[in-house]
This record gives sequence, structure tokens and C-alpha cells, in this order.
Amino acid sequence: MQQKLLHDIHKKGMPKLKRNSRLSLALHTLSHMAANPERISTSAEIAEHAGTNPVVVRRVLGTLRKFNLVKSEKGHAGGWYLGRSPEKITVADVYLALNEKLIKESEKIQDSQCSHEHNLHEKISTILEQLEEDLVQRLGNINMIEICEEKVSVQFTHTVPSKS
Amino acid sequence: MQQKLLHDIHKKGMPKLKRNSRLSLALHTLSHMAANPERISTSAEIAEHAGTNPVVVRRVLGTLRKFNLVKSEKGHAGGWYLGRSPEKITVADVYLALNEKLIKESEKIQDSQCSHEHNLHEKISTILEQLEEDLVQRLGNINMIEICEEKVSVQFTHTVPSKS
DNA sequence: ATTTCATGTAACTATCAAAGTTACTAGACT
DNA sequence: AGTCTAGTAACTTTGATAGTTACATGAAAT
Repeated sequence: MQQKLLHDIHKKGMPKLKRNSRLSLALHTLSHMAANPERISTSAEIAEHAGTNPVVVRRVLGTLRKFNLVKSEKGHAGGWYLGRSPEKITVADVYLALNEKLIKESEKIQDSQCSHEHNLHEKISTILEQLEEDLVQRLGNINMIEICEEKVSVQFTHTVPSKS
Repeated sequence: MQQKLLHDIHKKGMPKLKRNSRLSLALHTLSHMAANPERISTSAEIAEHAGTNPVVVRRVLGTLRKFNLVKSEKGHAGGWYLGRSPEKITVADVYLALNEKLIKESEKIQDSQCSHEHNLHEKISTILEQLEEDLVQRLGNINMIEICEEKVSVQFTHTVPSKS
């Protein structure tokens, strides 16, 4: 088992991202932008750091751009950077921009003709809506500055990976 | 597009269950058992009512049996019935038995070497754990009697029927 | 005993959403 | 012009889950 895992990891360099990694990718990327707000990053650089594909990065950041969380420039020396100052970007902004939901529509208890299912749907959907609201509220209290803060006083040098 | 959708629906009679329907199937089934506690149901009957497959039903109920939520009998006139009285079975019992999670492990922010991801993981996982706890707490307040109650009888609980 | 009907379960196939990839076009700087 | 880069459509791959087939086990009716 352990053997197989190692084998898989070495097969193509790194294990690929799992499902629903958009939020994770987005937050990770924004936190790095927040740490270096003047820097402009290409999708290739971001993808390499996040262990994914440039097109996937452009897709996710493209969605964030619609909500002015990031901006992009085409052409030579183009790339991506924050759309506003990092303390004004919360985890909730990202969560909502990506249309994330605690419970996907397809996984909800469906209302139906059956009165039992109707009861279930009614009781449970109320709870879930409250939880969702609670979650967004809490995520709204976490901004990108907090994420990219260093816990310890260890200096972290952001060296740009040299292209060879 | 619309054409294609309709075509798919009519292809095999009914659209199949979507993903993560185990909880929904389990609750629906238990609520019917709660409404008729003396009745013994076969997986075939349950499957037909729920619009799914007998084997799927046996798999889900088999899991619930491990938690004494249902019992089963083999052989002729065998089938499934509640493991204890319906008012003592809560939605939380079913949720926990099926090992449901608000956020699947694979969808969580992964902790990593990157200090930003470490910060993210720490902050967000705390919130999610609290939400999960809150959810189970609330689901623990809903039992099978409430689910299988008819709406009408709920309304009539206020008026005491004059017997004489 | 044999038949019948049900659970129990392994081993497969089908489905579907999301990630990953390829292959382009458009635009901006040198 | 040449070289980067985003933007995007169209496709393939992956992974989780439902659905299916097949068969063994067991209990009751005949």
C-alpha cells in the first residue's frame, strides 16, 4: 500500500489535486498575492506552486475576476494580481464568488409528493440554510492579511523560481 | 439541450438517484417504517418505492443495522424493520451511522508545508468542526415520529376532540 | 427434502461532475 | 516579426457513487 502510494507520487512528479479544489486553489493563490501585492504572477507560476495546471488556474482566477477580487493583464509581462487591498478580501468573498455551497443542490433531500419527504425537506433545509448563513458570516471575518501572516518570526524568502 | 434532457428521462422510465442519496434513502425508508412499525418490508418493496435498486437498499440498511437502527430477517417472509422505537431514532443517528460529513475529507483545505495553507487550514477547520457539531446537535432533535407525522394532525393537536 | 423467497455480498459496469489537457485565438510588450 | 501571456473551447482523465449481475446463505412453506 505504502509502496503503491509512493509509486503513484513519483509517476508524474506530484499527486494531482482532488475534487473541489477550486476554493483551496483560490485561497492559496490569493494569500500569496496578498503577501506580495506589487508582484504580478503568471498562471504558469501559480500552477506550478499549487501543483496544478495553468488552464485550471486561469479558470478559477477568471471567476474571481468577475467579482473584482483579482485583475489580469494580457501579453508580455502580463499576469494576475489582486483586485483590491488584501485586508478587504475575505474568505467569504472567495467562497461566494466560486458559488460554493455546504450542501450541493444534487445532494439535498428532495421535496416530493411523499409527505414524509416533504416533512424532512422542510426541517432539514431550514437547518442547512442557517448553517450556510453562519458559515458565510464566519468566513467574512477572515481576510487575506490574516492568512498570509507569519505565525513565527522566521523570515521566509520569496524567491522567484528561476527558469532554466 | 432541452430535447436531449427529455430524451434521457424517457430512455429508462425514470431518472436515477443522484449522488449522495444514501442519507435521503435511509431517512425516507425509516420514516415509512416509523409510520408502520409492525410491518416488515423487503428490500424490493423499499427499492420500488424509493425508485432505486434492492441491492442499494440492502447496502444502506445494512450500514444502519450495525448501529441497531434497523434489523433484518433472512428467508421466506423476511425483510427489514426498525431496531428500536421510532421516537428514539433521530436524524443525527442516521447521519452519523452513514458517516456523513458536511465537508468531505477530500474537499478540505489541506495543511501543508506552505505557511499560508497552514494558517488557512487552522482557521477554517476550526469553523467547520463547530458547524459540524452544531449540525449534529440540531439533527439530534428531529426524530422519526416527527418526520412521519401528517401535517394535518399537527394542526389539530391544539383542538381536543370532544368525545362525548 | 425441495422449493421459494429473502438477505448478504463480491465484483463488476454506468454515470457524472470536476480536474486536467490540448490547441488554439487575441492582445501587449520588445 | 517574435515572444509572452491571458482567454477559451473542446476534449480526455479521474474518482466517487449508484446501479447491476450473480450467487451463496438461511428460513419458512409445501
